[in-house]
Amino acid sequence: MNKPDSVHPTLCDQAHVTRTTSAGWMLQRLACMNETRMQSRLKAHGLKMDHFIVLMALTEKEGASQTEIGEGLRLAGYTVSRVLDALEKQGLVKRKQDEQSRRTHRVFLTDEGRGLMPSIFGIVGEQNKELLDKLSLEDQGEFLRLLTLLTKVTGPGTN
Amino acid sequence: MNKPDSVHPTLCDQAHVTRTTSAGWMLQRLACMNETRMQSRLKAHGLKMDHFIVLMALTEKEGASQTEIGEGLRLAGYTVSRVLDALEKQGLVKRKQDEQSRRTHRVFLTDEGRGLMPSIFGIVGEQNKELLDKLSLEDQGEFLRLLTLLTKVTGPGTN
DNA sequence: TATTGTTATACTCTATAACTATA
DNA sequence: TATAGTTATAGAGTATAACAATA
Repeated sequence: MNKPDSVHPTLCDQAHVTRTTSAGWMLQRLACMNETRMQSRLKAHGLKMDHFIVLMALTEKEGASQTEIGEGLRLAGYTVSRVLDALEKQGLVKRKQDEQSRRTHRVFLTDEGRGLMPSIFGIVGEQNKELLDKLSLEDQGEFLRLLTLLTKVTGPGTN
Repeated sequence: MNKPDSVHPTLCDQAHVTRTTSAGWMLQRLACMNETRMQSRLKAHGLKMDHFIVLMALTEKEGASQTEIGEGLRLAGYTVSRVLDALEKQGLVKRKQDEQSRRTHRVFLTDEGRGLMPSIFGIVGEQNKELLDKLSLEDQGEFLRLLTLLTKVTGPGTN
């Protein structure tokens, strides 16, 4: 009422352009769909996202302490505790006392956990294939290259 | 113990390769960092992510019904209800009865809500700038192009 | 009977911090 | 006193479905 009509369309256009050309917006959309899809894949193995990433971390670095796991994955200590409780109950990992210090636990995959990993890798492969499906092979490589650049230099801790 | 040592390194290597070359893994990492950053930007305006995307949707399509908002943003009906409660309490939007049907509400920005949008656009701009900062200008365009391809064809509903 | 929107409820996640046992 | 890990608890977010009012 107290503004000329011409003001409104501009705001609307700005919103449209912002949504349709914003890297962040598209990134979140894509990641959200990707996560939902991955969750349903993991569900078939009785795993949640947190379980999956902890298993991956342990496969890469067996005998990691809980603190190390948390730091690498940016998970809170209490989250690591609970995820390991669940994984231990499923017989996929086991905690052992560190030989040096009796307050740190070193975590290992069980044989069963190790036996599970190949199918987990399979899932990741399917997931990535599906994610990149819409792109030409060349563009797929390009997307990977850019993602690598964008995620590499990130934190102060090189990692 | 009951497996030869040579088996283990292979699994470990596979995990490492999987993590460092997986588009999905990097995508989730990047999106998570991006979301955290955006949340803290929005916090300065007393907004949460849901509030922000609903405001964007309304700016683009004032007078949308709650169902339409929910469909466009993939938010559950009860979420839309509650977000609108909050935004209405902040004086940023208002619900009006539809003229045709007395059970659908049409939602509009208030003048105050409209006044807020320019700074919201500003935030989005900063956010995207920061997100793409590590890439050359050319690569930034390339990343946008690929994201557009990846998010466009998605669902059965064209949208 | 189906739709729009609201509300109650339960469940999961996350965050804070208190706590135990070490060092 | 600081660290590793656990646990209790509160708060936020999400999901289910019951509900009121329309159509």
